[in-house]
Amino acid sequence: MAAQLPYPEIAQIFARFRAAEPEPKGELEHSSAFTLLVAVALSAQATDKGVNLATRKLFAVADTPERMLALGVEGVTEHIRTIGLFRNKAKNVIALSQRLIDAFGGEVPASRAALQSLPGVGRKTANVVLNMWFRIPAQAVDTHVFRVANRTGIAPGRDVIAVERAIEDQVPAPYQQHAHHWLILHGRYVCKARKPACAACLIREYCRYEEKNL
DNA sequence: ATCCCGAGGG
DNA sequence: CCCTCTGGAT
Repeated sequence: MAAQLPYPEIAQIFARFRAAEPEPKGELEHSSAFTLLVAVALSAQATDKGVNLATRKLFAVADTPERMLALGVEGVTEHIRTIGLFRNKAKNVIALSQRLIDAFGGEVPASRAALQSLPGVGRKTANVVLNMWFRIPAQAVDTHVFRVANRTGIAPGRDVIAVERAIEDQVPAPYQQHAHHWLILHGRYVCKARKPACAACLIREYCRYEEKNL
């Protein structure tokens, strides 16, 4: 592999993120590895606000694989109908619960391969669970991270795998654990898809996006 | 019309 | 690689 070009100000960028938010958290509500896994699996093409509304009702009656199975696909569907892609997701939540019981003793596994063997769990969801629950500095690249990494030039890449590797290669070790949430929160509230709030951006002086797009 | 903490199938 | 699933927000 050729040496990566270092982003010159990357340490300063993350120092600013950390100063503004020392312990960045995700915004998906959960109380266990299982409820986190389900919440993340439900979050595809949905706002986390909408996911939280649905999971509050769902987890009130089913916060374990066993209780989820007792609800059945129909029961899960009733609770998550307001989330996008709800039919597939309801099926996945039940199948995932069944497989957790059959193959993993009802526990959420701590490896990416095992997580990705669960129905409805892809690389991004697996990385989020590894990062948030197991404290492994895995880099989940969702729509926000992908956009921010490319726009700012922090970790450019044509696809999510390339961006994931770029973050691992470019972001200094002390910032790896929280890089995911810093980037995602920055993308959600400042470096937005439609109208990026460049005037309010903490790292504006390190970013060339605004001048290139005006 | 476009986007939201994507994944699976063809 | 492409397509489909899907409701709600902007």
